[in-house]
Amino acid sequence: MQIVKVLIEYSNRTLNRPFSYIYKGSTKIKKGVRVLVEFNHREIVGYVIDVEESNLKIEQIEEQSGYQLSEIISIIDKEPLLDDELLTLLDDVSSYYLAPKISVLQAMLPPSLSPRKSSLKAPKIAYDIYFEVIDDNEEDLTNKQIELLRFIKQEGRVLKRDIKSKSVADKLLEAGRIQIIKEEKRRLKIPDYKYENPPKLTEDQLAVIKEFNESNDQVFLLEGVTGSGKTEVYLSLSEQVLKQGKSVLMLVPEISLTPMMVEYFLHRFKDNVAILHSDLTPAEKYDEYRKIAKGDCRVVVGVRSAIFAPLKKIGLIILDEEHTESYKQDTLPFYHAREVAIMRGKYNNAKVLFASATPSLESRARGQKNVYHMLYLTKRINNQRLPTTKIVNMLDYHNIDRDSYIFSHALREALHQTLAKNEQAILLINRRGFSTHVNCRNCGHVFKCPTCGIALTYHKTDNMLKCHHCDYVEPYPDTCPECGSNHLLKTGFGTEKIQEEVERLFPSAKTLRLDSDSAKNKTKIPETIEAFRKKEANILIGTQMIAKGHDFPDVTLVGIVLADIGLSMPSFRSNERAFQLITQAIGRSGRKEKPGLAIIQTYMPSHYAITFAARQDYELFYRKEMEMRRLQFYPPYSYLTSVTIRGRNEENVIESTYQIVDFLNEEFLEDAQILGPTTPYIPIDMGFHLRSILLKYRDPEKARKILNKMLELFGSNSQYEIFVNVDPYNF
DNA sequence: TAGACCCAATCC
DNA sequence: GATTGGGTCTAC
Repeated sequence: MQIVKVLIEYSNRTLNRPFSYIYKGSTKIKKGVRVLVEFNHREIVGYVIDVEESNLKIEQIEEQSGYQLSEIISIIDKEPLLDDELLTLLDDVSSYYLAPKISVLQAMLPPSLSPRKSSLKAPKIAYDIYFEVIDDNEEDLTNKQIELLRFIKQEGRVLKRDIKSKSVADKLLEAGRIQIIKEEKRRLKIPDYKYENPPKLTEDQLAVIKEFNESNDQVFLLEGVTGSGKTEVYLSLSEQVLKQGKSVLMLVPEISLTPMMVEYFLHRFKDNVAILHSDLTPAEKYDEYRKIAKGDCRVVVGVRSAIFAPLKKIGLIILDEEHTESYKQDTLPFYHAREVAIMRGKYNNAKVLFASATPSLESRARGQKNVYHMLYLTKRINNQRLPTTKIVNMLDYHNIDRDSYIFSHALREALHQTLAKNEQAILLINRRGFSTHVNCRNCGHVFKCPTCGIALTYHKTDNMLKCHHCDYVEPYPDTCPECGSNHLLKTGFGTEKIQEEVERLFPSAKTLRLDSDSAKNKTKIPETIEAFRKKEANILIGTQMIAKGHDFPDVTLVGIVLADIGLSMPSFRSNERAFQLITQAIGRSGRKEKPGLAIIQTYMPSHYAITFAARQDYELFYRKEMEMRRLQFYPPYSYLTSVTIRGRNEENVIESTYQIVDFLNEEFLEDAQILGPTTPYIPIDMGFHLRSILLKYRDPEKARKILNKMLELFGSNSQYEIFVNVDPYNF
């Protein structure tokens, strides 16, 4: 009899421990497979972490342990899901992020292999069925059979579904002339790209590659301005690594926005590339995953979760646009692909390359201290000029008039000229919807989301009020629900309002709008981008999704309608975010021979995030922002962890949070700043009340010990749940 | 996480 | 007296 220790599929803290089951069958259960078990009157999926042989009777075991054991219902997998490296990684990630192991497993594995009930309904392996000739003797065959036999022989192998006369094929099978071959199918269809000879590398690119190769350092940070040819460096380094018989892991931000990188890799490495991005279907993800695990592909291009791809012998891990926030998962297990990349790099003794035009402060600071090896690409590839930039102070009434309070004279004039020259413009407004706040003029009532407590945004397209955090919507009312007054005031503006304003001021211009509302279905994003590239419109209006990576040769004007939006957010990262966004947006203006112009409208014209972004001066911004972080003891000068308490009863949540704060204060003494309890920006989540605590500290080892102790002490309370987010983004 | 269980409120 | 709803408890 086997006693099996199982992690169950719920990632709740109180259940984050092994449960024991017995198995009387003759099969030997392996560690690392999934099993179906009954748990609290229900069938769920568990993950086996340990198996013991036992000669004791069930009654004896139950007496020893003090609970009744039930039997495993069935074994799901034949082989363990993870290899040794990924098992080590599982431990490292769950201990670094103080996350339940099962949550890490669920993040690591594709839906079809995930230890959760829904995986049983997820897609299975699909096969292609072929016919192949084993005996070409034509004796005793009918003419039709001979015809088919010769056809199959000529083709080598023929897909079963391509054969019309099924009965003829059956006869050939019977006669032992042909056989059936089953082959795993790849459901992701990849265009058949032609191999393109690599372009000649510039001196700068060669120098970077040389420095990378000659160094024995493990982690590198490449700071390369937009258009400096980072991609070619990635491709060239990847090629080297493949030649050494090793494999390459290439991470990119949300791929639907940057399909270019995938194409470059496909052009260069063709069938050797597997793709793991967020809008593959579960079936496609499963196929790509298996292809990688079997060693059929040695290059993986993918988003955040691809950092867990089952690649063997990794020689190089690259994170493009390493500052991008999508590398941080904002649900359990809250991991950051950058940290995981370093863990995998160490295990494989592989080099890790982070790259960005605007590196995260954390990474850049590690570069400063030579924890990462800094590399630079400072020149744009065709010596393209940077656009001219102009900051417009919207507080100065000379710059605006009553025609439009949104567009300054300068921006309107620039738009006029751009349209007159038949060139294109991009208008960035990092906020969707029409108006950001609606309130009652009579009684002051503010329309808020009942589940999140944040202000609702008015959307004119469908005349609805929407919550931008959850999916709550309600029709826009005529009267105030509090006092019945019909004086409702809409303030603040977003992309919809900008589009309306542009159409009012420039009736002849054709506009396109791109934000997550207009791009409800995913094909809409590339479609809109393509339409704009083909000049089906003169002006593209959108949120940050238009600022990144795209290359529009005819865009000569970028207007940032309100640069301050990000700056007023309550986060220590808001300056950094604003700087990155403005820098990227400006980079869209002017290509090749046409000089570009960028106009930045702001109420804070002397804010350094804006002035340095306007000058495209990352290094100066970095120095200034580092100074701010030092003064406020924020990363990279400290480490952060947030602890969020979530429960039904608000009183109880507050009380418990105070207890936890007291505990943390006692444990840390002077070694951490403990902020809180605070009410988060989004105070209620699906009927659960939230309070949070922010820890700022210097010693991550000590913090981990204390936080573990905290979870032991408070983590199994059924009144509330504790969420720990190590290195959080939104504080 | 989600069913079971318990108790109180509510209905006819 | 039966049914419904909310809160709490527990899991091998």
